[in-house]
Amino acid sequence: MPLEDNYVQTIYDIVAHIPEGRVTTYGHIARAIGSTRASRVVGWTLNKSHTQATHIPAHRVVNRVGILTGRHHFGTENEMQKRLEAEGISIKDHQVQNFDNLLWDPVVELAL
DNA sequence: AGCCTGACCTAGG
DNA sequence: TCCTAGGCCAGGC
Repeated sequence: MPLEDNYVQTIYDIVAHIPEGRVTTYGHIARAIGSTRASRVVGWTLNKSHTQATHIPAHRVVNRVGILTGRHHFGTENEMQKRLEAEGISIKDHQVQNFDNLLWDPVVELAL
């Protein structure tokens, strides 16, 4: 199923709703915008998120097993990890610990 | 004008 | 359960 025309804004909107100290995944966001297999596009969109006027907490988005695959896009190597740790999340070997309990599912939380 | 690639994931064999 | 193929969109070459 193809994405809506304004999917970029929708993605930013969802990411902006992730609470501090919680994380979600590219796949969950893709499902929330109605296209289960568009997770790759979600990553592409977040890559451009720094151009947005409003702050997008893209560091709260990790891959499906909790690994910080986007860490190379935050300026310095450990910037993403630092931001998450500042919110109380512990990370080991670039992977979020206690991932299952920290996962924030937009489909459930936003009742989509 | 294609072809390749990327912050990824699911479906089907 | 493991593995492959394919999907989804935009940009660079």
